Amino acid sequence: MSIQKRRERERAERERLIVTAARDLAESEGWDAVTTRRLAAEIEYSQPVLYSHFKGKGAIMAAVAVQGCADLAAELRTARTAADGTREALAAVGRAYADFAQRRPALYDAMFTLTTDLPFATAEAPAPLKEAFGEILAVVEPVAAEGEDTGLLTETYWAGLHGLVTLMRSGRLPKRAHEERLGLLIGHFAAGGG
Amino acid sequence: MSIQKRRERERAERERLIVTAARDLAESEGWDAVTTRRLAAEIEYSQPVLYSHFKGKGAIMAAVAVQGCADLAAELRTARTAADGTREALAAVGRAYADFAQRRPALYDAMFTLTTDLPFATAEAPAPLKEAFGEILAVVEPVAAEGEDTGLLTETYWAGLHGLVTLMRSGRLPKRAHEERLGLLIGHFAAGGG
DNA sequence: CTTGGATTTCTAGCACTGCTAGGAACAGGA
DNA sequence: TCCTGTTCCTAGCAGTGCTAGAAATCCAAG
Repeated sequence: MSIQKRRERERAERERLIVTAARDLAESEGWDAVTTRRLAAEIEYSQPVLYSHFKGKGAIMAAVAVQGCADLAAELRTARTAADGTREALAAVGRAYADFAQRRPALYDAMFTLTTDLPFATAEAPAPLKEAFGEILAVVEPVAAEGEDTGLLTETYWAGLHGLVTLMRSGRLPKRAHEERLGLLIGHFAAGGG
Repeated sequence: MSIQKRRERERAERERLIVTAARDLAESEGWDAVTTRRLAAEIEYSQPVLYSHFKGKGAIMAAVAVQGCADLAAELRTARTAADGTREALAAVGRAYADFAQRRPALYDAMFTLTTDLPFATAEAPAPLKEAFGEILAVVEPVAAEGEDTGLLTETYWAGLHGLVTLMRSGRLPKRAHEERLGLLIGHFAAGGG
């Protein structure tokens, strides 16, 4: 059944096309511009085709988010391995994270701000997501104080980074002192808490 | 012209009614349920009346957010003044903040997550907003290390709290270890960063 | 080469959103 | 009682996510 295979291949290809189009459109014009009609026009098919691939718009965004996690994980890994010293690694990953959020805001939103039905803090979380978290964990672990739960500490550090970038991007924190705030966060986590 | 005054009074009353209805509806059914039609029905007027008071739905949400800031400021103040010791105050305010976010998620979203045209980090920010920030500042200042910018440190602490509550509420962080994470954040900020 | 049946894809439409133009109802002053 | 200016509502626009049912397409059998 070679025909069947070709069809499946074409379907998979089209599915990738949808996700890519959604990502590109979101990154260039924001998620508000990503409507099902617009997306359909972009891939040169009609709207209902989208629903034969995904349950709905949310599912498409989730697919974009998973892709984004893979990108983020790669960037964090690069930053981590390039740094020498535990404290430097913590700082490098933190800065890389914030940099990613600023450079690709739409992608970041899909991953971490917009509501999604993606399983996050469970075992069935997508692999790229776990990888990204693992990268942060890898730099937090060495700076953890005696008796601290490294997983929880990583989550807390992540939350700090997330708070900084989201509040800044929404205009709730002034952009100018971003570096200083980032430095403060990193400093306070590198120092260890009593 | 007493008639004029009565009319202004009635208008102001109706405006309060709109904001209250929006807040109540959002808190009981979420912001998605707050549509202009629903809101109009709630106050027993037609849709266009809303637009004679506010520029649009966003402006109504902004009004709700300002009210929310006042509420938050009051709760933070209570927590701060009830605590004795600098470190206890820092912890109490942090917990009160997180508690507020969990107890009144819709209000919190209007204030700190949904996009708004409210001026935040500028001089013309609404007074309740500055008050709420001031409450956090008041507990961060005493624990700041030598040479640390207390304003920036407050912003960073706030970001940490914000990150924790938003990631948890969106299901990205498991709910169960919330207290521990909060404790870690507080601990790392109370300790001072090197 | 033609036909039949299954699959894929599209057209058209639903119920909803925020928002607004233009006419109706109402008020107070003469 | 009429007139004028304000207030308010009805009706509608352009857009959203999503879907039912018709149309077009494709492959295999005759």
